[in-house]
Amino acid sequence: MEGEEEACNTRLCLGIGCGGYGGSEERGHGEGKPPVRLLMLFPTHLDTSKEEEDGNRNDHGKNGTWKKLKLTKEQSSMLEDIFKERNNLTMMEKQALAKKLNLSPRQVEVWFQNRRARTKSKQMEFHRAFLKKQCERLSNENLQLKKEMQELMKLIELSSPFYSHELPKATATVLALCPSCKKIA
DNA sequence: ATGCACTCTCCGTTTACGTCA
DNA sequence: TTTGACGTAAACGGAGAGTGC
Repeated sequence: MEGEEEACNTRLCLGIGCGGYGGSEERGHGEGKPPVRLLMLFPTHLDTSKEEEDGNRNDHGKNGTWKKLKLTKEQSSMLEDIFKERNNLTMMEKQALAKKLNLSPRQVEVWFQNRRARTKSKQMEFHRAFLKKQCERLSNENLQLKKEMQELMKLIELSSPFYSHELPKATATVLALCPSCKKIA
């Protein structure tokens, strides 16, 4: 890892020479007590020796910027397959999956986080489109009903010349009131 | 009961990278 | 061939809920 002596501001970074916070086992419950739960918040670029071997781990490059990891097709498809079944994993499952995929548990965790966000945003998009369609449909229906009502009013006026002009007008006003906002549509 | 330390998830943002005009 | 805009996805950092001591 280049720039080992440079301070690393990555949250909870355990990397060699990094000036990060250190994991919970370091800062944890003191007196050698184990943490309440096993450490989950691994930094994404934890395993620095291995990443040089396989070139598949994230790393901080020169001047402190991190290099973006591109997951392989195999990694992505396996993550996708598992996500299809369950969109949330337990700590142990994450660790096992991370080991299997040669990633850090933190990377698996982040991937699931982002994947859930993508799913949610697609759902919202779908929902918006659905509501938009509904709105258009209701607007058209409303327009159509207004037309029908006007035609009916004409028919009433034509068919019964003795019919009061005041009543139908009042009825029309009531019918044109929006049921939710109580305003005349 | 209360406060503190910690874990975990979510969310918005940042950043690296690929694509395309 | 270069370059700038843009989209995508990995990663970050903070907030808040939950838990144990």
